[in-house]
Amino acid sequence: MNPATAAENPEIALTAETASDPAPETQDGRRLRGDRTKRAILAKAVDLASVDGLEGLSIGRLASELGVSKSGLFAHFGSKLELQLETVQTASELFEEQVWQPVADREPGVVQLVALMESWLRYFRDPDNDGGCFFSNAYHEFDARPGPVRDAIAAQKRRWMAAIVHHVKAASTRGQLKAGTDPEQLAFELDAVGSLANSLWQLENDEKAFGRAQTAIRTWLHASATASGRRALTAAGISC
Amino acid sequence: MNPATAAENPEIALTAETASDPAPETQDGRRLRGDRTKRAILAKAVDLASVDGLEGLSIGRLASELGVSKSGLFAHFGSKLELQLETVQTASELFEEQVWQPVADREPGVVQLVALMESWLRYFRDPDNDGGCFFSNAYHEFDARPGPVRDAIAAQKRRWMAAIVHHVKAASTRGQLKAGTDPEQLAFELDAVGSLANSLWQLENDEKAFGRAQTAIRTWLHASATASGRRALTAAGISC
DNA sequence: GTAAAGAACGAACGGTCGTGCTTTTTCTTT
DNA sequence: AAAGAAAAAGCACGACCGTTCGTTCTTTAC
Repeated sequence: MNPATAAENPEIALTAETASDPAPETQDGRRLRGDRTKRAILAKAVDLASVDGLEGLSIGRLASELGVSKSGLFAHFGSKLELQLETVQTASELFEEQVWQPVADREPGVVQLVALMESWLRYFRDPDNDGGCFFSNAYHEFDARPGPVRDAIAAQKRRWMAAIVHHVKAASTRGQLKAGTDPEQLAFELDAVGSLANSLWQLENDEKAFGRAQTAIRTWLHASATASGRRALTAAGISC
Repeated sequence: MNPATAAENPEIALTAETASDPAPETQDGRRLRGDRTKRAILAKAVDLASVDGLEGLSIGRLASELGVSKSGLFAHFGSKLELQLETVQTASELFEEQVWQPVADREPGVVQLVALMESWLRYFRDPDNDGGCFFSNAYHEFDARPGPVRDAIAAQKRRWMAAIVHHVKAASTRGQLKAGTDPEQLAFELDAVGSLANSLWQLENDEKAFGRAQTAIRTWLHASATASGRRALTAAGISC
């Protein structure tokens, strides 16, 4: 969806949909209408699932919230499993739009890494996402329930972690991080504080959690940065 | 339940039950039997809820897994809400038993802090807790659903965070941590890596996550420790 | 020895779940 | 204008949900 991002990080292309979309060239008004409602359904599904979970998401409630019939909605998916899988897919695309794209044009390396993490934090507190991060909920809901939904969610988590690792390595190859830095370890720690900030924000409306996460992210990166890395950070207005 | 722990950390006594238990001195065999089955019910409820969530926990399934009647089980609680609340309470007690008690006799300060975090990590991978940490699931399931269950769960999280902060401060007053150390910030970071380790373990059976969490915990504490703090750590066999 | 108390049970309630089948409405094609 | 395809609605189903009721059996109390 975003060429710059896709070129920089080919392994983390989150838009399987756009690639596999078979024939959007048809001018059929019926299918257009169907696609539009389906998109609306899935957007609402992400919303509801962020609050009640993917299992708590019920077809009847989803239909009545949208003012459509249960059977009409159901026909779009054929099964609840399929609805769940497409909801995960839709959430991925929204995630990419709201987290990835805003930082796609930042200077690659440590600056883009920090920007990505802070974009993530902003996504958490976006009032549109009232149920918090869709994936944070989904991870924990399905982490002990084997099946296609869990697989899809786990793949998403893997992509996210890989993206952070990729950015850490990009910073390293640019000579912005000290030699001893372990990319996977640093990515683990960055992901950890972000995830916890979301949790505390949802559970206690604790604004301070974002400050703590930001402090941790900036402190660690300044500590791991070389002189050139620190220069890039301060030049981008990212202080410690 | 554990006098040493209670004396050291009066504000984090997790056993409201034992204190509020009104009259266990009755030798009524009927109530004894009732208490025993109720305990068994709640233990199983924690198990099931760790996998399917507190909302996914259904009275019918719980009853059939235990080989008792749905109505007989239901009579112990009177409502599903009450069952959920008592399940949270039971999970708290199990958490204290499995995480707190094993480190209650460790040397207070930085050594006990590290021991607590690593006891927490062991609790995550305990095969008895096949669904992972009950609370990690519950936090995310209820973080967007106001109500008594969410309140009970949030209180538990607050106690846990307060406990970590308490130990950091205990280490500080013993001169084991550098002057600039922010207890709440450090507690935030420690909780973050532990929580993520549990997530990755559940989602991907990723053993390495525990290693990363342990590395982070030990590295940070060594980095924040004074000479005396480092001496205490190495004396306790906690290397970096 | 009889009455009260408590635990456990089976049956049933109204409601919602996911899921099929049939029909109606809407749009495109000829 | 007629025919046909796709979207949406209507209706009904079996299963399970939390919950209530009346009953049985065992244990304590008078």
